[in-house]
Amino acid sequence: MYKLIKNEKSARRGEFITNRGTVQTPAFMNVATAGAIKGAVSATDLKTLGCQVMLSNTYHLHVRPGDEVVRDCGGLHKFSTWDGPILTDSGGFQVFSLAKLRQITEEGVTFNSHIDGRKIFMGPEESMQIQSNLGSTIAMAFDECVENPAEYSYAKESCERTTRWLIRCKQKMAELNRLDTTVNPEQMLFGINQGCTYNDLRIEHMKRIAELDLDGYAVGGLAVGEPTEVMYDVLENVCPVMPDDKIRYLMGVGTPLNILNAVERGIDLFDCVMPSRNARHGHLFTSKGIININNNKYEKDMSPIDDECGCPVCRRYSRAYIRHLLKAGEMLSQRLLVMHNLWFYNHLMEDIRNALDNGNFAEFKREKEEIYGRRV
RNA sequence: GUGGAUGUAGCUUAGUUGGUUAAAGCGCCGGUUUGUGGCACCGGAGACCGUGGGUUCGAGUCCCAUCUUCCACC
Repeated sequence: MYKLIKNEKSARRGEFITNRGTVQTPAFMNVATAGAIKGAVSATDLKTLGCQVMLSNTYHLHVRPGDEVVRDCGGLHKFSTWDGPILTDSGGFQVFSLAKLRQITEEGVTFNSHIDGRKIFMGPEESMQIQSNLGSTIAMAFDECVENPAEYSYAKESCERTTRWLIRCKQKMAELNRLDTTVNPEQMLFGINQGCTYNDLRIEHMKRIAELDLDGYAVGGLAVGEPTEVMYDVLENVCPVMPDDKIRYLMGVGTPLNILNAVERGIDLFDCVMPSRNARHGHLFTSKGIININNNKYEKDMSPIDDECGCPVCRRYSRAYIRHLLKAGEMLSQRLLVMHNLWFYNHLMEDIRNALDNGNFAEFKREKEEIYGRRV
């Protein structure tokens, strides 16, 4: 259930209540694709880093270790030891990212597994069954994420199929939640808006899926090749037709700047691999801008990554040492780098919430926008 | 001392019967990364081919000398 606490123009400060606790929004979900944050960051670390929601992936956990294994181990919460809310992505994005290894029909999608090449069929019912076995707090609808730019005719066709799939998802989820063998019988379902960069398709699709009265709504298929300005334009068109009393999730986005702009337009929830993936490659977010710890200029720099950061890494380790660990291929570098970036993102969201609480989000955004995009 | 190997980018090497701006891996430098097929990907700098002569239209490649390192034998 979503509760709007306060708004500043289109930007929303709210709470999202789940059977695993209340999420203060706007919030950023930390991506743990295979049930763990890449970079040796544990579930207990996530609490320290200010993470509210963990995100895992249906496709990846189905391939390995298998969703039935997770179910038999008591569900993903017990399995991973993360006791806060978990959102599972449906495998829809893999329709996009594994494009070379797939075939789409009305029934669903056939992939070749990226692990061993074997054929895997996934449709709406399969995705719901898997997510039910995982027992996540929130399941995502099985959709097709289309690459931009796309032909109007294909975008429309794909969008309509995603609607038909969503109806099947809703029905299957209701059935599964009624079974007494279900790990989480209160599992929620979010619908996903598609329509590529065509605002008429986006708006029509959003209105249509809003009628289904789901637990939340996501905007998908953005940040997949279109210019940033186009993404903002789509959000400006779609947010006004999203239900006010439901949480709004922008999938896979993004940079700190993207997040500020999306919050301004009315988005409540985000996820992105950027803080973790970039961290593993030495690309760090700081209160002064972006740094690349690989750069030679940090060789003897004994200051922390960010001297204004309160994260456990910045309180103890120097840039010089972390750079050395990264260059030397030490595992500890991955852990320290990822922890810093996740802290940065989670605390950026906290700062955004505070700004909304204080009614000075616009000012906050203007100030941070200048800083967060630049390289230092 | 004698005989035999060796010498090409910071490192390890490839360079065909002599033929245009000498190649690669690693390292170094810089960049990319948006519902994670990602310890990944893209780009860049860097070599008077041990040194000095010679043969040739042309030499990293052939010849001579010299030095380096290594091996074997006295």
